[in-house]
Amino acid sequence: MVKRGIKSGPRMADRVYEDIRRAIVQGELKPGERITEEVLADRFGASRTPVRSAIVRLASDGFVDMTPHSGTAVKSRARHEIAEIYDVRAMLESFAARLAAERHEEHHLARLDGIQSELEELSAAARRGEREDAVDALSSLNLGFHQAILDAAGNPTLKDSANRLMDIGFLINTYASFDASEIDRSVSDHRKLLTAIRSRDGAWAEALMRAHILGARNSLIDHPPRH
Amino acid sequence: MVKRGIKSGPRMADRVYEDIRRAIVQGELKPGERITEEVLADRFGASRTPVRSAIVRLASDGFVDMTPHSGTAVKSRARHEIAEIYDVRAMLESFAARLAAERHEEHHLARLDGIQSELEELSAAARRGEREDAVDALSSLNLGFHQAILDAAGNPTLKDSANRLMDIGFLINTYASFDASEIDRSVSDHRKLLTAIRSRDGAWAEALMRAHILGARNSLIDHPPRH
DNA sequence: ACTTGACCCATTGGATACAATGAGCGAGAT
DNA sequence: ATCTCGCTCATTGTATCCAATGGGTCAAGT
Repeated sequence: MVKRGIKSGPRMADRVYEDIRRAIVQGELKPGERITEEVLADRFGASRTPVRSAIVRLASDGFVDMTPHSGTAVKSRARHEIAEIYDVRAMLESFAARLAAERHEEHHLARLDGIQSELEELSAAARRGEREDAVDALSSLNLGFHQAILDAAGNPTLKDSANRLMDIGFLINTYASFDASEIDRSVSDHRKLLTAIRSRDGAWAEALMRAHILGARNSLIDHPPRH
Repeated sequence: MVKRGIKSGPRMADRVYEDIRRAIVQGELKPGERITEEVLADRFGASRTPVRSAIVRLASDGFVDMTPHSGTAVKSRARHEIAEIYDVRAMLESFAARLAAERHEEHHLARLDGIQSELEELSAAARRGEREDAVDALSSLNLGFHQAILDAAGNPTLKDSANRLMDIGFLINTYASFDASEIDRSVSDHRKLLTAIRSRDGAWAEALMRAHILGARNSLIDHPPRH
């Protein structure tokens, strides 16, 4: 082989994993699309070995389906599967919200406040002018908010389980939150949630988070993204 | 290469994955123990390639820690991490119990009944004579019972998330349920749970399952297994 | 025309050779 | 004696070669 990609610092397999993952999440690789190891290897300037390693991990994470000698395809999910994922997320994250309310430290709150104010500003800006750039940023801030709550809950296993599901549903989320009213609802949900957590009201936080996620779930079912 | 293991049917990587997994779960490979690819390759009569593939999956599943150029080690978990895992399991499976109660079909109930009667017989037998053989069987039946409830809940994502955690905690479970009073408690919990599910009382089933798992969690914390 | 079977090829699965890296060890200096 | 620097070596990371498999195609028979 001639040359590896750009830099040789991190492991090639990791870079390939991240890249494929991102490609899937961003919709560059569509559900059902077949991916062959050789093509990916060429695309990333690597050999098949690290690509293989990456694919194995992606399969374990539920992003692709690997069938023995036939090939690998981006996993496609039926509507009801998406709904199921949201149901489980609702359980996990509402639990996290309760724990966060009950156990959070001051710095967790500070981080949540920071993210929330960015979220407020950005959504206000998005409602007016440059919405195009804002969607990605909002999506990422939204993710950050949920992460922060999971951190505040102080249960790494819980965070891990929830993240697995969040990652899988991320693509959907991105498109769904394109809707302006959805953005407003989400930001306002977060605001209430933050209040509940700040006042250490576990039950309230739990209920709000459940409603927040199930709300997203239902609006997603009513207005499915293009597929 | 000389010869591959015994049979050539399933993929070598899969067999290696299962074998290592089993070795870890059964305590043959102890937490913290380092495993090198070459040693495993020799042990299974395979080359490093499938072993590597298996290890990547095991790492993704949380059974081992893979550090870049330093090696792979069986993941060791602190006591509080085990407790965290049980907390999350309690959430997921109590949710599953509720869904199972509300939505189960007849055949789910039949399966549960079947497992439960086996469980009753075996625990009675264990209380008397041949306990040695019974422990593994009880453990496996117990697993089957929880699986059956997850199936009855009808949410594959939920089943998946719960399974991930159950697998990780399986080793602990095996040793913990060695205690006779634990076995009795567990069987009696199951009996009540089954009643709740049969009567389609979701809230009751949820509460029972939560108590069941948190009970196991607490007795595990009080009587930690050898490590 | 439809079914069936054999063959070919694309693609993955596994083995081995080679490169890179991080850890441990020992020699030398202070 | 201790600390540091560099070297060696065990082990992983990557590349490439060969084997195996399964699907698709094309042709022949009914």
